[in-house]
Amino acid sequence: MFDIIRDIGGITRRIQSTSNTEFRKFGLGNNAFLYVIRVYERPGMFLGELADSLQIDRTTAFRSVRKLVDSGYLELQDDAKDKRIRRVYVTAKGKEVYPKLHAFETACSERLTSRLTEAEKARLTKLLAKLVF
Amino acid sequence: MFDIIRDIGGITRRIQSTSNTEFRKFGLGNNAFLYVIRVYERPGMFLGELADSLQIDRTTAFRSVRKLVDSGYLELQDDAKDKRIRRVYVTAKGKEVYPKLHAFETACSERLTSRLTEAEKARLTKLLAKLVF
DNA sequence: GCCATAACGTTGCATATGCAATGAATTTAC
DNA sequence: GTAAATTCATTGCATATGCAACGTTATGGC
Repeated sequence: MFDIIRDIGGITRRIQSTSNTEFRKFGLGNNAFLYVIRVYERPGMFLGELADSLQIDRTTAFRSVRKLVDSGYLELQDDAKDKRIRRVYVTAKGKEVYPKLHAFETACSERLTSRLTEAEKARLTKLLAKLVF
Repeated sequence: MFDIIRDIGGITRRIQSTSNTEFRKFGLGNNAFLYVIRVYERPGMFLGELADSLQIDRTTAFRSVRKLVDSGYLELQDDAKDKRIRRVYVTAKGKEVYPKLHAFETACSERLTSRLTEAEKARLTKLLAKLVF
C-alpha cells in the first residue's frame, strides 16, 4: 500500500527535475516556476499563505520570492490593515511568462496520464482529492 | 487536469518534511531514510542504479550514500567483474532501524488514504502504476 | 585489436535549503 | 487595558543540492 507514497514521490522528483531544466532559461529553476504559477492564479496571498499553499518551508519560500522580486517576476505590497503581512503579486513580466509555464505543466500532465482513458483520469483526480494529510 | 501534478507535488513535499522531522533523531534526515529502505529491500544495486530507482540526482545520491556509510547504516562493495561500479548494502545497524522506517511509512500511507475504501485504495494503486514518465 | 562512444563514480563550485532564533504586529485571555 | 500567547517576516548558520567537468573502465563498430 505504501507504493502510493513511493510512486508519487518518484513522479514528483522527476517532474520537478525536468521542469527545472526547462525553466532555467527564464531564471525560473529551483521550483521558482511554482511560485509564479500560483501567484498568477491567486494573487494577493501573503508570504506564509503562499508557502503553505505550495507545501514549502516558509523560509525557503521567502527567499525564493525575494529572488523573483529581484528578477522582476513578482512584486510585494504591504497590507493596509495588518502591518505584519506582505502580499504577493505577479508583474507584467510574470504575466507574460505564465502561458509558457502553464503549457509545460499541461504537457507534463498529459504525458503522465497518456495511458489513461478520460474516465480513468477523472477517477484518479477524484481519488487524489480524497487523500488527506 | 494538471491538478494531478500539483496534488502529488504537495503531498510529496509534505510527507518528506514530516519524515525528515521524524527520522532526524536517527541521523536520517534529508531523505536519507529513503536510501536505507530501498537498499534494505533491494540490496546490491550499484550507486547510479539506486539513484535512478529513487529518481534522485546521482551526485546527490552519491553524497547521501557516503554519509550513510560514514554513519554506519550502509556499506559499499566493489563489483568483481565491473571495476567501475560499487554495490550498496545495509549494515547490521541499517537492518536494525529498517522496521521503524517501514512502520512510519506505513502509518503515513494509512493516514493518507484513510478516507478511501479498500476498493478505492486498490484502484488508486492501479491508476498510479499506469502513470508514465 | 583499436578507436570512438558511453557508463560509472567522484569532485568543485555556486547556490538552495531548512531549522532555530529574533523582533515586530496582532490576537486572546483575563 | 494589559500581559501572555500567537502569527508574521526576516536573518544566521550549517548543510544539502545539482550542474558541469574529470578520469577511469567498459562497450560497440569496424
